Amino acid sequence: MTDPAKPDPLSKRRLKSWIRLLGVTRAAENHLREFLRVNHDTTLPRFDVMAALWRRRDGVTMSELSRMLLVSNGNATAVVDRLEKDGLAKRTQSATDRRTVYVALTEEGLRQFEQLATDHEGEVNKLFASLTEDDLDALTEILKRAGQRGETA
Amino acid sequence: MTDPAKPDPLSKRRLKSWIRLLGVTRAAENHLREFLRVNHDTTLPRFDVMAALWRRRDGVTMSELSRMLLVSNGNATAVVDRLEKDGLAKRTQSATDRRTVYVALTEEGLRQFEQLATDHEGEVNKLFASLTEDDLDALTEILKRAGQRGETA
DNA sequence: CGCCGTTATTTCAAGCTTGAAATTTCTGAC
DNA sequence: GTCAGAAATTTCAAGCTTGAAATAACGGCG
Repeated sequence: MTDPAKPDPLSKRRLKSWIRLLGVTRAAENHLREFLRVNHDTTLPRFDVMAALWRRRDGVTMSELSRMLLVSNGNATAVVDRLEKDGLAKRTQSATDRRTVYVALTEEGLRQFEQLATDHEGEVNKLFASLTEDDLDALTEILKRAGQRGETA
Repeated sequence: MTDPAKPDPLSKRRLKSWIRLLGVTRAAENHLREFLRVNHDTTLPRFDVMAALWRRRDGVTMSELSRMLLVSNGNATAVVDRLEKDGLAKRTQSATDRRTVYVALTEEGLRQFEQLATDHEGEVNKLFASLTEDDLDALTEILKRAGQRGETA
């Protein structure tokens, strides 16, 4: 435990860095949202879910999905509902545990995501074009450290 | 313009860094949301709006507010509506331009935010306790560069 | 003055998100 | 085997968020 009577001199700077981090992230998200809407008529949450389903093509449970995306169970349910209604994702009951459900992209979902992903990567690349290889190294290092303890309470 | 035929070798790494950035930000937001809910019975968007109103105590228009927070006008209207209903914020019509509205914290809003802010800063400080002064310098530098061009389309 | 394009805000529908409660199923202790 | 507790998912209400359309007011140009 740190001494509560001794205020951390870095506290204000950490706050400022956090605000800046939030600003950059929000700006990038807004840009990507607009990009997905205009060029692919889809949304960020749908893209995120599809990306997770793509990464785990062999099947994911709803719980794993929400853990991967850091969103609530109810949220995952809602987005998957909409994807399923549009024929892009499909639920399958587990054979061994009747509580769990596996979600996966359909053929069409797969096809659509693969087109999306390339464009999305290109846009991210443009967005962060000003970051050099050294920047990326340093950023990764710092973010790894930042994410280590604290958030994952 | 970069040659579209020559794929950027850093593209994949930028994407990975972006995903990590998003992960750290989301985790921190989730943690702070929980913190505000449990300890202060409020939400992140309300806190963000109150913080903006605090920073600009002399008055902000709705447009400035949404620009500061990087959210839509409709969003700002909705959150301010709720704060106003709870007596924490107040709208005032401009005397010179009947279209514009100034928003400000009420006495109670001010008081409440000042209590919130200290705790919030402490929590952020804990959350990013693993970042040293050098880390903060480097991070700020990189984020400044990243935010420079691209997002602010 | 009167019109036109712009600006500030609100309204609205649809989708997103949370957190808590409800439902169903599983598991382990007995 | 039974039952209490844990786990996976869904449901639901309330709040958040967007983007587009509506409303109202400004400002300049003729």
